[in-house]
Amino acid sequence: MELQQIKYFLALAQELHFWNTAERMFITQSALSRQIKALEDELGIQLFERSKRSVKLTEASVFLRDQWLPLLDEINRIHLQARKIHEGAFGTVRIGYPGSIAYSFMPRLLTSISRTLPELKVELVEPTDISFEQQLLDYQMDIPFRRDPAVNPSLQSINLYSEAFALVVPKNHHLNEQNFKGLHDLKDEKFILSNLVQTTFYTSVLRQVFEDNDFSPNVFIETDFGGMVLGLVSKELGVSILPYSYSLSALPNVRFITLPYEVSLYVTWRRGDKSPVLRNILQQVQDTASDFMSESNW
Amino acid sequence: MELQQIKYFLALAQELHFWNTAERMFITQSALSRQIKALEDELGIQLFERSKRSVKLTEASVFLRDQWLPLLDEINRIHLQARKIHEGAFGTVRIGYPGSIAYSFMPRLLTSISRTLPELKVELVEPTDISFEQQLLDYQMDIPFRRDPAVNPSLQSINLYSEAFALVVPKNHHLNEQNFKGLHDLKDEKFILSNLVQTTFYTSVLRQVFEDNDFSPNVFIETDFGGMVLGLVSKELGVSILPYSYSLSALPNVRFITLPYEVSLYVTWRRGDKSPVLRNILQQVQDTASDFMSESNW
DNA sequence: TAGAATAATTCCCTTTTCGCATTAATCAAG
DNA sequence: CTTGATTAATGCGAAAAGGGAATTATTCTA
Repeated sequence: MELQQIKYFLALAQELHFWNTAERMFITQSALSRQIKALEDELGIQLFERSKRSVKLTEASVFLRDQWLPLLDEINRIHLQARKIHEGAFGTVRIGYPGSIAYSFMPRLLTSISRTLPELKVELVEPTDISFEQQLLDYQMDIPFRRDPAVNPSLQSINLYSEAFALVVPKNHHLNEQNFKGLHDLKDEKFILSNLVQTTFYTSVLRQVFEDNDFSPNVFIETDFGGMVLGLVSKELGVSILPYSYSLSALPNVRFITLPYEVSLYVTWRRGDKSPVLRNILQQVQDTASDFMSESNW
Repeated sequence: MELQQIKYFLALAQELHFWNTAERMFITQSALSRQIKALEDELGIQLFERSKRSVKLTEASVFLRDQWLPLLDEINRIHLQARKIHEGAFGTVRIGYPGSIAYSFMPRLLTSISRTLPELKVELVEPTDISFEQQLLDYQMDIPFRRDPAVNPSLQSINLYSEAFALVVPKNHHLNEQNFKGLHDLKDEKFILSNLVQTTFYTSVLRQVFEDNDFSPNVFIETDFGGMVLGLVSKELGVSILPYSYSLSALPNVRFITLPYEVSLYVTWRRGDKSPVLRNILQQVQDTASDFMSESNW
């Protein structure tokens, strides 16, 4: 029993006429006649009551028609779905990311993914105390974004972009790109920062900034939410240090002053992972990253 | 895409080894290799990651395996079911019957059917005012049992058996097979009968009995339920006339006296009805009827 | 009664599939 | 590093299946 025979059967069950059906199936009447007979023999079921003048369905063939027709649709549906998986347009990808890109790079990436691969399900994995490398190797995560590359040799990373940190002050602040000499001028300013005791690479750079300038910042408000930081700075409640990319948020009342510190963003995946979804997502990531860099003129 | 290819794929997806799979499918490794390749080409999907040392499933092929496997089972199930329909072992048959056989022939027939064709659904069609021939032609009924054969030429009937009517009296009644001369002796007896004004052939014979004997029976109790009639006669509440086959019910306190009147039982069907269920049921009907006749010694 | 319609059958050719042998690539062991 | 074992792909000829044209046989219609 082959699918082609079933297709012939269904066509004949609809037309109830060997010649017309044969024509429709692009074969001759004799070929059709023999295929149907072969199917009947194999199934051990009479499918049609033929006379020289008419072709009728039997009870069994009415049943088979009603059962097989949706089955062929199903096979088709499965094929299409499998193609989508093959093309990486369907499936699930779990993305891990640091808080510092939650309002800059990530929204861009997610927009790009949802436009290009609308049937792809994206799960955003919140940071846990399990190392991201372990999560990746355990298939609990597929592509983490990190501030440093993976060490494990069975993982592979690329640097997406680097960007400077910037001092963020209100527009009416006495410091600007021209008169800015160093952070030590800000010893007595109120700072709005994320929690510096976090163990992320991002905060370790921040801590380094203050160590290099020999003072501990007077942290007035503590928040990881970059958008919130900007809002508070624009309301003149303090100053902050953020990746320069936040300047794209275009809040009117803040000024960004570039600092001589940089952070990079790396994307990591399992080396040799052939997943079509991964292939597509990495493409999207790199496209988005290069757009992101070219739009900013750092 | 043919079912055989899918079967090859599923076997390979399980074994993940071309040689072993080829052996299991009774073909050579080369044939298998090319069939898989042909399937991949047609689907436009890579199904296996091959190296010279290993064969691995891809994401798409894992999906196809999981989808196709139950589908093949389904195809098998459909085939088996269709065979049952072809063999007349599965389906529905609507049987119409007169009240007079409800407690003699019908139980036997239904027992026989449920034993021989357990998956067959039997619907018992109650008599309505629509003519049985019409119901039959309208496919509201498949095989009616009647006391007379069909007239319509597109229907076909056969006589299953004929049986005598019998006078039914309590054991202590003064009449018996020897001293019984005629019904006119029963002018003043109380009768337990079905409603004589019904238009069935069965009751028309009953009416004829009394016409021939020039009296109207004194109907004390009226019921169509033969078992009830027998019970009442055995309790000496009256006498009755029933088909002789009721004597098989073996109620101890009743005596059957054969009368010179007969009724036949006919079964009718649509001429040229090729339904496998009908074929089987008619076989059962005739077997049951001949058993029924040989067990009684009328 | 002749002719039209139509499914089955026959004969023959083309295409597909298969098996055998070989090739090429990879891995393991010495 | 070399050799041998393993194993999927490939080339080629043979076998099988599928398909086409013509014919046959039957049934219905005019």
